[in-house]
Amino acid sequence: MSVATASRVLGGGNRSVAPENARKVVEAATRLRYTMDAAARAMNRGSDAIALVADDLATPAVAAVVAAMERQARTVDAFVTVSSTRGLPELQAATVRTLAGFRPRALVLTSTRISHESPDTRVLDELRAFERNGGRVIVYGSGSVQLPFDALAVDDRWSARLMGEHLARTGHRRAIILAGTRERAYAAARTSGYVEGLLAAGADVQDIRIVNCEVSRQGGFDATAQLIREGLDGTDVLVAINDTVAIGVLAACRAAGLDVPGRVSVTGFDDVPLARDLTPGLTTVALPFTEIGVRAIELAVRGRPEGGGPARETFRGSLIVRGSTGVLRAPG
Amino acid sequence: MSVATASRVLGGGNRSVAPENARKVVEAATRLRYTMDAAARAMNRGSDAIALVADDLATPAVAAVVAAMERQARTVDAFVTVSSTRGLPELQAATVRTLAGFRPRALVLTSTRISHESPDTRVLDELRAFERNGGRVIVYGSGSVQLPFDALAVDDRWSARLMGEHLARTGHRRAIILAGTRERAYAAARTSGYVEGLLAAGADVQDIRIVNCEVSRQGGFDATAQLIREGLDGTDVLVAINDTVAIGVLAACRAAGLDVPGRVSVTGFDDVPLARDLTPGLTTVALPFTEIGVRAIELAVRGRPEGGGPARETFRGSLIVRGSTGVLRAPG
DNA sequence: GGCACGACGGGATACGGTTTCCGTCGGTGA
DNA sequence: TCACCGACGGAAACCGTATCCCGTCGTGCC
Repeated sequence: MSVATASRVLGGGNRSVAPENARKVVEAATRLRYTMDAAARAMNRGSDAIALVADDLATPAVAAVVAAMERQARTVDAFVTVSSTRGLPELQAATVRTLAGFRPRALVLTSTRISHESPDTRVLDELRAFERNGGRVIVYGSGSVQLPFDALAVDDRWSARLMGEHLARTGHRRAIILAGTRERAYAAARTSGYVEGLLAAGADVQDIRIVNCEVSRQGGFDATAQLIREGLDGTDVLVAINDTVAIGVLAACRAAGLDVPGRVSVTGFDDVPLARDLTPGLTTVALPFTEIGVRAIELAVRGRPEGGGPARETFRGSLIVRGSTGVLRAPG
Repeated sequence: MSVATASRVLGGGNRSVAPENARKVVEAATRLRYTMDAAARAMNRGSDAIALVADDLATPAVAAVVAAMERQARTVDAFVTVSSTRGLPELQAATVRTLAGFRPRALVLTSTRISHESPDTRVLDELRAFERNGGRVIVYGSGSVQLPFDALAVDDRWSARLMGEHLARTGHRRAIILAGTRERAYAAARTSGYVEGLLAAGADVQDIRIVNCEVSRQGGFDATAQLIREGLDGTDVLVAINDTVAIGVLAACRAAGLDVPGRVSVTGFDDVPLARDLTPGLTTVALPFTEIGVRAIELAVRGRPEGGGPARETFRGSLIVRGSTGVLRAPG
């Protein structure tokens, strides 16, 4: 048999091969435990890989999406590899560039540090270059809507508004929002969502205070400890930018002997797996990670759409009420 | 400039190039935004990738190791990609085979489902084939010592023994071990470690009971709920095979109104990030994940050792005592 | 029965690098 | 001054696969 024939039957081309020869090739391949060289294959027609670039694999939001992507990818003969970059723009750009060299079918980027406001365009340049060479690019995350790629956006503002409204409706009036830092793309969106919701359901803008903190358990802990030292006076609720921060808030309250939700309510965002196992259970907002992961693969696999701009899909969260928030006043 | 010259300066060979020419090449490369094609490069000399195959990226033990690997890999001009296989032998074998096609520098495998006892050799065959073609293979995990590859083993038995001894020394006599399922490589090792430790510090073998359960929060919850229904009578401590199960145990105790540690102590294994934030904080065993990740990369990068068998390194855990275990009797 | 067409096999080539081999050039010591 | 040596540049081969193109063979139609 010739190389060409073998390539046709193994590589799955459109050209037809005589059934007998095909059988012979397959048999020989299994006999020699032969596998196609993915590297060489990728050189001509691109590989079946879908590469995901994230900030940190340990964050639940990423892990959940990755799991869904893996599962979905199996159904379309693709496979997923993941790289993390700690959110550093330089590493992101380098990683995208390196991965692009392997000619994957698609590149999926998710980062909390990228938005239309961030002036760093290195990553975006790399992504554009990859797309120009025929690759598909999908971005997922809060700031992704403004980017010139297929985007899976989370409507953080809308989702946070749910929380704000719920809090105000259950009688919370004086809120402190632990808003994280500016570099997180979702920070501003969630914060304004919280505020909007609180106002819409009866709170007064003067009773809302916004405090920045590092986005980590320690950041939440430190900020809360500081607030407690300064005196929380009438504060009804500590609204954290995400669950990780909220966990720090809860720890600080516990350390200070502050009853939650008796003395103050606490809320998070993301619904990490362990949120229900905290004491009290954390009131939070759940995001449809599985759906997002599945959709990411679907977008990655389908060819580039003919006309029009990039695809844009928005996902919304849902409120999960647990024990960390009380009812201060009957809902009106 | 010739292609060869450019390759030498960009590819970083051992051949020397005139400094002036090197500068010219680099300058031209940046000017044209040129990047080497990783796929083509991998065809001849292998790529700089280090591929990690794990069961599930969301498990803290994996996430922590990956993070350390990523960081370490930067220091040696390698980069890490991760794939997950849900622990299914078929997927593992297919994934290893696919990844091997990209000719990575090394393949790191970690799985709770592989040990010398598991009769499934498909993955091992693939790994052997990869090694025969010049690749490096590193396995990490409980059952890895018996495998014919460089191994980073965790001494689960020794580490669990720490816990058993601590429990017996603090007066716990009647223990129920929630031992997970047989297919987990670490299950047997941890269980016997627990038992050994308890016995060594004064417990009686008749007072130790071993119960199997699914290795998940729900598995721990269900098993504990069942035990509580049957009556815990004199049980001093519920010893879980890992933190995830322990979290389920705690939840079941809470649901049944059983005070921890007043009525019964609870322990875990792994020291997941949120273990300290549970109420009460979870007494558990911490593993040196960072160290393991760093070492994995070091092994992956170094050439195959000359003589002798594969490298074998063992890591041991340390006891972390928190509020979920009480002192029933002054340590004697 | 002859011809046109379709199906299929095989050689050649492209892909984008690395590596080997050889030739040249400059410097140095006898 | 010449022979020798080391350093470096350039041409060419090669890696494994997909694809183009052409030749051949079989088949169906007129």
